[in-house]
Amino acid sequence: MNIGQAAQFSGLPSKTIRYYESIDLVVPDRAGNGYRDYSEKDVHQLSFVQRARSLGFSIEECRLLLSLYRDDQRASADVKRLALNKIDEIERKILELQSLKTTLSKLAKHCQGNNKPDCPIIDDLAGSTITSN
Amino acid sequence: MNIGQAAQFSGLPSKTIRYYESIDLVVPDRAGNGYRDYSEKDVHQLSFVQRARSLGFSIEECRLLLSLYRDDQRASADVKRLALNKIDEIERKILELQSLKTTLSKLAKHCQGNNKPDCPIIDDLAGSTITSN
DNA sequence: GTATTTGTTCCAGTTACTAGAAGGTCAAGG
DNA sequence: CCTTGACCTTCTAGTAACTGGAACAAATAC
Repeated sequence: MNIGQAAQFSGLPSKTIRYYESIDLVVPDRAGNGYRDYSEKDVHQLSFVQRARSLGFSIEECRLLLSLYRDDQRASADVKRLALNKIDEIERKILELQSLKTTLSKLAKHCQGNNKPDCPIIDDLAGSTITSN
Repeated sequence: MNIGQAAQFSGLPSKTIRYYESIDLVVPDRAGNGYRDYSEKDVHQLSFVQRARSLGFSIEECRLLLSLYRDDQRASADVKRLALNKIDEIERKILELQSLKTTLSKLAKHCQGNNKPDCPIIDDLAGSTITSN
């Protein structure tokens, strides 16, 4: 099938699918007219990547996952390790964001938000310290 | 002072400071020998940006915050609005990450992680559905 | 007087696409 | 047969926010 169909089935924009080919992630055959010709297998792999990306895996991780996907003999431990690492990574990001949020909320709470120039947020950014919470 | 000193005081790498100049964020004077010459005010602004970046503000937001910082007549409401928007943004990211984590944890829990090829994580990525939690 | 550090510029690479231009192909309608 | 429009092709460049490295100049240390 053509790239447009592959795009519909996989849920990825054609542009992205072409990009994935350019980095050798999923490479289709070519039809006689030069058009990309996606097999069902190709489309499955595109969907696979789409899902993995939406779960936060990087392209390089997707490449690895794809090779495991293609390998009937893979050990599930290999895949599980990737998943667990990703979970750790996500947890770290969450903690970081929560700490950002706490700090910003504290600053915003102290800011009157009126039309006067006095602003604790700017003061904090400028290096002053906030005394109470 | 030279860029190295400015880097120490602001906590930013020299490379980054040069980059900030290249995008007209903080532009120092030049000394006779062509070296960048940072004033205290410049260094304060660099520190300001460093802190704002670490709080998750984008460069363009930093540019705006800097202009508010430089403007003695700004209204604190302007700054507060930025901060509140950023808090919302952070909250959305946290929710998204938590949902990713939940999904991945669920998948990992179902994966034995042994040397057998049977792997629910791959199955899910490939489009199969998981039935229980 | 040389060696080392610190500074300069400029170019390229990173991540994962996305936009747009210029042009080829194909199916349908008149 | 021709045109129209949808779809396809390639290529270049832009995004965000730096980071690394090369090649060379200036300042400092011994």
